[in-house]
Amino acid sequence: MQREINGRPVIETARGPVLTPCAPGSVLARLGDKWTILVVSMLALSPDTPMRFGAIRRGIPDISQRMLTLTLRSLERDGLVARHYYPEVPPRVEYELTARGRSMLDPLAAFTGWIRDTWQDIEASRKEFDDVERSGTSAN
Amino acid sequence: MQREINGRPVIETARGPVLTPCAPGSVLARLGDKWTILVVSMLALSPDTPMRFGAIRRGIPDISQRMLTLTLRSLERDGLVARHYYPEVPPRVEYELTARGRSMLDPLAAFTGWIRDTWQDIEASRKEFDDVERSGTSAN
DNA sequence: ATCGTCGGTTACATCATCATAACCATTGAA
DNA sequence: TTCAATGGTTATGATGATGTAACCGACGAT
Repeated sequence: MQREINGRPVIETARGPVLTPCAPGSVLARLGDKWTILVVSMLALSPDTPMRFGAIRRGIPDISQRMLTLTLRSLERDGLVARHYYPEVPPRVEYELTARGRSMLDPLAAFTGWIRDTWQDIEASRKEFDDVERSGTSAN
Repeated sequence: MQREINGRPVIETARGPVLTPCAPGSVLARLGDKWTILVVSMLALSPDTPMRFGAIRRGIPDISQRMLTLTLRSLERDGLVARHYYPEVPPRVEYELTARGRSMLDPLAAFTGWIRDTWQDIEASRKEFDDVERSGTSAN
């Protein structure tokens, strides 16, 4: 039976364990970009009813139309978001989380919950680290 | 009482909910980069004993010395990894997860577990999406 | 005398991400 | 007739992330 960690098979060798660099990283990379979590969060606000493009846009201040389009397209590509186009005038486009997208919410919340709880400590560590770096550069 | 989702406060307005774009995204962005999860996974293999730079490096094929250094430095900056330097010759440097880093493992595993379970479906969706895009461009 | 080990740093090129802004088609309203 | 609303696309730059390669210093082994 093979050991596994974070979805990655571990190979035991004489010189130590070796991780198989495997695909799940590309999912984390997608969700780790600048806007994806915000967009998913907006859609998670109304898991049962679709949401119009403009409503999502208004819910995320500072996101540009282009980046929202790209982000939604990526999520759609991964099958996490469904797009419904109604060729009215003016056109109406609605988005909603798919079943797969909704299945992500709980595990995601487990992780973002940890981030929320730990965030202030991480911020403090960053500040301290940067301060030491700055003073250390001249003091060394 | 304020609604919250994925660690982000939600403001209710007449035109719909608005998400406060808040800092936790920067943690996800850090973990979502190309190497961080792999490095954390390596260190999680031996949560109790530190690991040498070279051992981590050998455990992650294809990571360059530079990127491993940068990734470990980032994790150290966030207080997730501790660095121990022994000025011997040749020098010895050991890394280990801090308590904070270890506290991340369970929530992270919840999420990467979902990725592992869903990965094949996501891959399939991507392929299908890209195929439709390619044929659709000419067929439209 | 030269090489290899270890854990880096530095310089440079390349590539992806993101921001900004202009443009598009359609229709109804001012 | 000009304008706004909707949901985009396209062009252009800037910034950031990553890859590649060379170099470092101390020492032990060859």
